[in-house]
Amino acid sequence: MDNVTIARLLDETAALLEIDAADPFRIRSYRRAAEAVEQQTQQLAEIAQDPKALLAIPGIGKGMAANVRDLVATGSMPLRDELLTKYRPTMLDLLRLPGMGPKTVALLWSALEISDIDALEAAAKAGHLAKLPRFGQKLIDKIAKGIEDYRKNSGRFRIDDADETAARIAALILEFPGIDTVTPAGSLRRGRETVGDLDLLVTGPACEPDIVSAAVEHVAGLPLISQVIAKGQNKVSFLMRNNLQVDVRLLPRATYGAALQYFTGSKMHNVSLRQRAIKQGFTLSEYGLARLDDNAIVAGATEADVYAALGLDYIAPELRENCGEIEAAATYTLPALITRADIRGDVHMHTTATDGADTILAMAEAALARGYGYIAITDHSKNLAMTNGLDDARALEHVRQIRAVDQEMNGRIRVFPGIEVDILLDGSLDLEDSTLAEMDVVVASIHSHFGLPAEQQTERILRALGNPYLRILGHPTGRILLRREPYAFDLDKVLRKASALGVAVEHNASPARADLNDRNLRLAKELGCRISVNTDAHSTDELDKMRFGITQLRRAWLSPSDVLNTLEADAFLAALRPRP
DNA sequence: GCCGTTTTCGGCCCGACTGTTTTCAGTCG
Repeated sequence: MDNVTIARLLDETAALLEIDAADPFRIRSYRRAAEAVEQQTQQLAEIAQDPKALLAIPGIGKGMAANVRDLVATGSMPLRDELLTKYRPTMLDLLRLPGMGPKTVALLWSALEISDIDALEAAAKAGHLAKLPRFGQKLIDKIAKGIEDYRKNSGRFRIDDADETAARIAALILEFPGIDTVTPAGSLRRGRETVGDLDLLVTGPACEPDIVSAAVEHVAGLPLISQVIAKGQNKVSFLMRNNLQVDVRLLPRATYGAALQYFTGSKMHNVSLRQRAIKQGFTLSEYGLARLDDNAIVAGATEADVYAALGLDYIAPELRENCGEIEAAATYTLPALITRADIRGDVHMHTTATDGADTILAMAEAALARGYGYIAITDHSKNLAMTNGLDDARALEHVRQIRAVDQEMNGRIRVFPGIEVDILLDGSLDLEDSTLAEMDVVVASIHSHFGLPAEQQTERILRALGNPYLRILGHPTGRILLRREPYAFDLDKVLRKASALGVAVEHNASPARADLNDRNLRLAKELGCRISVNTDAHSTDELDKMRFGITQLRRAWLSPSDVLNTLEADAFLAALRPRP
């Protein structure tokens, strides 16, 4: 049983406990344990026998360690089995409907034996719901709408899509006079790969409490709104036509920092922070950090003020997942995180020679404009026929053209010849060694042969890693965004061998193609892998996706020294060569 | 169920909005 499954079962148990009206703190401990398990780089199934190893994980104590051992050994655990005799796992679907909480789900079950969405819909249509206490027509309508939306779109939104939507909404909000700042908060600001909804914080002179209502009306009347869900004194929640929910809060400047801190989350980070505040004699809310004895606000204008007043270094939003960042900030041991400015080159991109939209020269100019010192052009090889992949002859001609552009740039930016090769079933690369020898950067892609059994897939990749010309392994970590099924291969084995051979692993910066999550990136670092972050750009615009890749590296606590392409051109090329 | 520079027991974060209510429970973030 892998960590993701263990985490899911613990989380499911938490939800069932909630429906069972159990002690809220006990429920929280299950949720906290689930999150901790999901973040572990080590597979719990492998260390479950070692009692100390499990207890070393924050949030896992004696009871939870026993639960984990049971899950690994039997696939379930006593408490979960007991709850499943009283309730159904499909109730978790009900909890995802807006306005549906544990109390309502419990009521539906005890009164009408409703345990899934189909039954709920049928009961609503048959008029059974109206007989229940607290069920007015409005609530019943809300449930019907919720079911409809759930069926239409129950997924999360990719960070780049959410980012673009946020920018569009922000521009419209900023048209209102007296509004000067719109900041995305929530999981978008923390850089999660996907976001469930959008949190936008707004401030400016028009957001002072006595006059804010006019600005609230402006937001509630934005043209791209499909439906307003809630509207309060300083808050508007609405749905976009694509069903993305947006929460906008309009807040006075004096407490904007506290609000930003609060609404950036994560929830567990905030809980820990507020516990710390109480221990130090403060109470922390979205309105500021206040002294417990006289309610005087001591910090709130900026986030840095709030953290400083609690004796903490400033914590970057990407780190706020309650994974040790507060402890590190308290001891001044947070890492110096990598920034966009640290990246000196992007060495994975395509041109019109295969499936790219722009020429070699256009890509070089665009990279130069973004401040890079070097790029590598890595078009596809022949096995990816649908991309017009290059055979040996065309690949060699392409190298000549790339070198010509390199000359033309006259040292303003270096342009390295490269190729993105395909790995064949027997683990060989699909071009001749003599062709590969002409390339400075050889990226091997592992994204084909989806259907191969995991063991064979792993074997195929491990063999490819032995190719002396291979420089970078692309798509290395076994997870594709928004795809239910992960690639089937042994990630740990692949990373271990890549590390031993000195083959770099690539973190694909483009959210559309990205496959490394922060847990996997941490594992790569722990195993001593060299890591390269590249956009896999298919047009000049896509070079800007680099910032999303950087965000993911920051979430994994990576510093500039952990990443290869923070090096300047010559040093980068030298470092790319496999270890002797 | 977890956790401990006030601890092995007794704590465990905070406020707003909604809908159905005559003072509040439930949900949400």
